[in-house]
Amino acid sequence: MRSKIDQVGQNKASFIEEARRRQIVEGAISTIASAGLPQASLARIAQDVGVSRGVISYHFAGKDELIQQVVNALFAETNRFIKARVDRAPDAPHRLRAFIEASFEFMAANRANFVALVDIWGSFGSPEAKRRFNADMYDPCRRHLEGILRRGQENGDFRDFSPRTLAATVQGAIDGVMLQWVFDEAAVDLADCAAELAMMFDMATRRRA
Amino acid sequence: MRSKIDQVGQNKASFIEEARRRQIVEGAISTIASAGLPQASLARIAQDVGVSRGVISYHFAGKDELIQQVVNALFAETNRFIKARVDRAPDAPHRLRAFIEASFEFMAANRANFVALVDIWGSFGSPEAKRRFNADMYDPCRRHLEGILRRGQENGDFRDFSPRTLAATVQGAIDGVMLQWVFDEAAVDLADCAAELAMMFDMATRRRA
Amino acid sequence: MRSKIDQVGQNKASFIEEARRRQIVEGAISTIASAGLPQASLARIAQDVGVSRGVISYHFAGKDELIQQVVNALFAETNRFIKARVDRAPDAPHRLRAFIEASFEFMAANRANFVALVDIWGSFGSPEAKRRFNADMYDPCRRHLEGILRRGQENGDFRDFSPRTLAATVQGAIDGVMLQWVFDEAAVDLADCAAELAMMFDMATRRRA
Amino acid sequence: MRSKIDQVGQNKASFIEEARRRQIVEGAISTIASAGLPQASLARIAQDVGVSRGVISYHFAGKDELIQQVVNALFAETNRFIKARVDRAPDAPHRLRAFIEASFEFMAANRANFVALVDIWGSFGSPEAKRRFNADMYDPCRRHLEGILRRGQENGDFRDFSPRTLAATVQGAIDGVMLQWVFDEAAVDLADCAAELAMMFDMATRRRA
DNA sequence: CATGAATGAGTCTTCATTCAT
DNA sequence: AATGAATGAAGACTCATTCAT
Repeated sequence: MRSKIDQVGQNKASFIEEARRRQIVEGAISTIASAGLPQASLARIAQDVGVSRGVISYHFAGKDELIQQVVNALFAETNRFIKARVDRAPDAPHRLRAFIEASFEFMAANRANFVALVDIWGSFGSPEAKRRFNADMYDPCRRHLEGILRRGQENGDFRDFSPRTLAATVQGAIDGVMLQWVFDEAAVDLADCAAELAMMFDMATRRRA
Repeated sequence: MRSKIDQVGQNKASFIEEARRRQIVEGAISTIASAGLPQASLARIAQDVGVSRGVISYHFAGKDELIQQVVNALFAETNRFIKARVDRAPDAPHRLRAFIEASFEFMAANRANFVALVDIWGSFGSPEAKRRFNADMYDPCRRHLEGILRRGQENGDFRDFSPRTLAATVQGAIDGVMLQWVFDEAAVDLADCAAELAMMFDMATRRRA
Repeated sequence: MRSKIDQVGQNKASFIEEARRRQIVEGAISTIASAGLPQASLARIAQDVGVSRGVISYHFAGKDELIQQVVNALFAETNRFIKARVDRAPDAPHRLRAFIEASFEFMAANRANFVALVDIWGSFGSPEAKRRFNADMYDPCRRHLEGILRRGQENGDFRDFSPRTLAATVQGAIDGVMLQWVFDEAAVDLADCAAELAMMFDMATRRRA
Repeated sequence: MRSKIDQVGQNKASFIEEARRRQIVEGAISTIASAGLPQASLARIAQDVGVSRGVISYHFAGKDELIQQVVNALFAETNRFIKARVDRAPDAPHRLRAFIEASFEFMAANRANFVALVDIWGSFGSPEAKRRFNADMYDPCRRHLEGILRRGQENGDFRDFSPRTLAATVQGAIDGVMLQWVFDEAAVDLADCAAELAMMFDMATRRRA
């Protein structure tokens, strides 16, 4: 009985804590997306969330940790969506296509996430910080793609190529189109680009008959 | 007589002025690339260039103008290099290939430029500023590509597709790979990616026999 | 019956209350001694004591009152020890010696108390606050010494001097040596200093034969 | 000619810089003395000096450096005064007396310095910082005294004792009396204490006839 | 009694910019 | 043309204190 009370108490505390953190992280994404990272001061984020200035410092060790959590949230959400789509596909070619299509679909539905992401891309001071971001965030994406491509080669669906290089290329093509779309929503047609890229990478990977 | 002296004086002044501006712009690129935009204060740039704090404010209206000049310099230099290569190619397919290969070649030879560029990418506060950057800097690149593609279609070298969408896709693929390479030089093999993309876009654009 | 219960309740409450206050005061001394007063936030003290942040505010009107209680505890404990030693001495010269020796003995056994005290010494903002601290805490010490010295003069054990000045001098010598020892335990030999001061003040107060 | 101009330029620059630093350091001493270290924010110091908030940050790396410079100034000025007096004395006993008397004389003439010093005494967070302060500031004082005492022993003017311990005792007695006087100017008679201590240490060090 | 989330005032610090020399 | 001292706004962060649970 006692353990139950304690548990409830702890869960409640954790729950409130987690809810606040999520709320602040989402508010930060929204503020960054609408005002730009340089203008997204803790004061402004707090104001947008509707809490006092000190709350953020209370829940996060500092601005660095908040941004880190934003990045984590951004990638986690995207990856979860893509993975679900990819896992539903029957074979490697379809999985590759699902990866590309899901990426663009998620973009279209979550513009603020990517606007914020582009701002954060350029905010890492040192080369070392850039490297760490790449290792923590981009490597898993590339490895996911690499796995799809490699298994496709093993099954004989794909021709011979460097899975590593093609993974970087697929991810790069998606990100690069996204970048232009972030700068101006009207500059590129997301659906057309998705279709074009899906077709191109399909052609480029399939074994010649 | 007097006007001549004045002219000489002005020309000399203009020359010195221009030289100083170029020197500062190049120093800014170098500082941004090595320390990151957030750490690249005017004081630090001035220190790296080896001039006093006030010189930058003397030659530029403000930090915004300096960054704008940096962006201009970055794109101008890149575009000049690519254009020279493209113009030497005999037909549309070769011009497209030249565009891609020249892009990667220039990257490899001017890493600091692109590290700085990625930092600046994320520094535009408002959506409006992002849009303007896109219109001023990216649109010309896409239009250049679009022209190559459209003429290729007119000549019958290329199949039917949306030149606009494919231009965005080509540029996107180049930028996206560049981004990963900026984060970590060792993360991607630039030459392999260049070859892969050149081949893919060649296949994707050519008219089916 | 009821009153009895209430009384018991109150006594128990008072007892718990007092225990908590003592616990917090002692925790504060320890935290101040190890981290320094500037770093000894209520949050940190609470953490070191092992209670929640709000408990201190619950039991003390504010940080000022807590520090005041710390000062009280510091002086009370020290004075109790010294007084017990002094009262055991047979005559004025022995009482003076006992005062000095007990002071150093208590120091050696309660280092944290004095490290904390030195930090608090310097934390009184206004001249008025300094004066009040002196009146409340140092005056009693000097008066204790003054009484010893004056009675020694009345008994003919001591030569003629200003008891007030000598009291300040004795207390000063003790505190000044303590200060150096607080800064660096290895900087001074407490026992040697105690012996030296005891001897010196003995010589300086005794009536010339 | 050119070198002269340059030299003048540099000297002037250095001179202005040094003057400002001195001005700020003296302002800081005055503010600390009147308001207490905890209330002596950079904003308040700047206001008292009559300059803008940013000037202090411009001339000092941070508050820590400012306080360090205050400490340096405090000790340098005091030591210079004492040393001049001591050096004029003919032999060791007179030098010891000069040390004590000069200390008290300087105190009386520079109250703010010592009020500030007592506040700073307690502001060193970690034991390590306290140790460093002791090593940098107090050790030279004690070594000065130690030298006087040791040479007095070698000349046969002083009896046998530990110069190190007696140095700590002399310095301690001076500081401890000073402390009480800092808390309340009326609490101790500086001149009387000086005379008493000078006499006592004279008696305590002299060789018995 | 106790908790800890929330507050907002206050502090240090950085920085673009101005201006007298 | 260049300097660098000075400014003041804006930022992140700390902390004593309050209060609903």
